[in-house]
Amino acid sequence: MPDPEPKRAGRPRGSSRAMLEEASAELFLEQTYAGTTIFQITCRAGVSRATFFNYFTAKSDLLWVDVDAGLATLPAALDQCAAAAGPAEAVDAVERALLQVSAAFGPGQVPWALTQYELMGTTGELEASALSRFMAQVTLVTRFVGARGGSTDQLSSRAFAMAVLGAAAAAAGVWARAGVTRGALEPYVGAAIAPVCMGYRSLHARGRTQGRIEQHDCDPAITGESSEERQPLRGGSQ
Amino acid sequence: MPDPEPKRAGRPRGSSRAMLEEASAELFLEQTYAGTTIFQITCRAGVSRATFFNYFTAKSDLLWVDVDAGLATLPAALDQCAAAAGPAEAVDAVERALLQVSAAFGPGQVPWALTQYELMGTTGELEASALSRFMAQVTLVTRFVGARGGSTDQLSSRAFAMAVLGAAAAAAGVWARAGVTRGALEPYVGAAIAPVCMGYRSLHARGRTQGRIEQHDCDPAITGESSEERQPLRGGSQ
DNA sequence: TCTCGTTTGTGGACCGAGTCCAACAATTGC
DNA sequence: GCAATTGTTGGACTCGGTCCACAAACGAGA
Repeated sequence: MPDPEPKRAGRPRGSSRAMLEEASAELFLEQTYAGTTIFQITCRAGVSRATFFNYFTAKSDLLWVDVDAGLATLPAALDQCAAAAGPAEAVDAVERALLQVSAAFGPGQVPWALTQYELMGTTGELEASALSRFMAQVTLVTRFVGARGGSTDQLSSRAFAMAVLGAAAAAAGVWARAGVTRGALEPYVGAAIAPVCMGYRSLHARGRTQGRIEQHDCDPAITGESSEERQPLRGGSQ
Repeated sequence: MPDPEPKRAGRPRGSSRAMLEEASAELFLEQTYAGTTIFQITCRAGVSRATFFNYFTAKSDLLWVDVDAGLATLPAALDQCAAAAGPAEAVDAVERALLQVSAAFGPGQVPWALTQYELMGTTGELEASALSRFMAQVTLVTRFVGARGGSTDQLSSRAFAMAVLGAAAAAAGVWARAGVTRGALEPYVGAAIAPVCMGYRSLHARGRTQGRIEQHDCDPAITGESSEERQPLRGGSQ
């Protein structure tokens, strides 16, 4: 039933991620993600409801299985560009890495998260799981670019990361909704991120003169956070 | 207690959003957002727990009160640029509108959502509420730009919207974490979105030649969605 | 004054995702 | 057979959120 494992003490697993994924895929087709409870998934897989959480952190993880696998290749794709030394080269590297990752998605591999999006309404689960994944990539790209900027310009690193990944995400959304004639994902991503990369490449190519001016404006903000100011300032109230 | 209202049939309200906001602000300061239950908030405001939902859709709405108020001004700010006729002018208009909206946030007005972010861990509530708000602005900007592109190029409209709003959001995050010397939000947003706007302005200035090539690549995708292909393709499984 | 229609509040039942844990089950190695 | 290890289970619980029967409060009209 589950994958054979090397012999070692302890009870063997009676289930697997793949089994739960398969059960959930059937149920999502039959009755959508939102119409499917964890109890139903585990019943179909023949395990208890509590066992689900031995395999997945949350129900919404089921929406992102292929995306997570794809995104897991992004660090390695960036590492192939480890030789990128300056900020403009880093922008190039990110562009190439994103294209490489998106090349793994053919027309028939639309992730559940994208197909279920409009069926789900505003349950919040998809949004929460989407943004946490998105921000993990933002952190990755921000670090990659920041490490090659030779500066403390966290603002532009982070802004670039969010902009380029946002554009890529927009491309994925348009691609998913495009229907049978959609083709591969990569051209969509390429078209979407090109202007962003051009903008930031150009920013860095203008180089030290204007870049320094911008940092001067923001420098008081970047020098560090003050813990006492971190306490809320009735920011949510009048 | 609550605001006086014009006479009309029906029971008067015994509470208000402002009362609940105030109660919640006190509790968030004392014990964080995550450490505060709706029951505690309503007890402090002197109403029943179920009444909370007569005033707020969700607990997380409390995190976004000022942001929602600020974002509510974005449509009007865009409308002031109604004369923007072409796509490059639309990019300018979006840039100006975002700067205008961000100008409303001084150094002492950091929204709860941004101050509570790192205290909250990965509960999902903040992410869900953040992304739903973000996507509402994406839709707004996409429509604004798309209506001035004179084209059906949904990909570049949407990619621009997500990129520029992503960059703006990154700026807000850096600003929030910057501490007492942060100053106003607007310069951060300005620095963050300038390269994005430049990239897309340049894309449109190159105009019909290259723009058409890109659309040709994506055209099969854009011509419309096929309902039958909208059904999931085991995208979340192997 | 009484009745009716309307609006708002309440308590409680319920749902589902997610957490936690004691008890039990299954396996290996000695 | 026993100890150690790992996995499963059922059930109790939390909390955000939904729903509803009933009650409270009001203005308008008879």
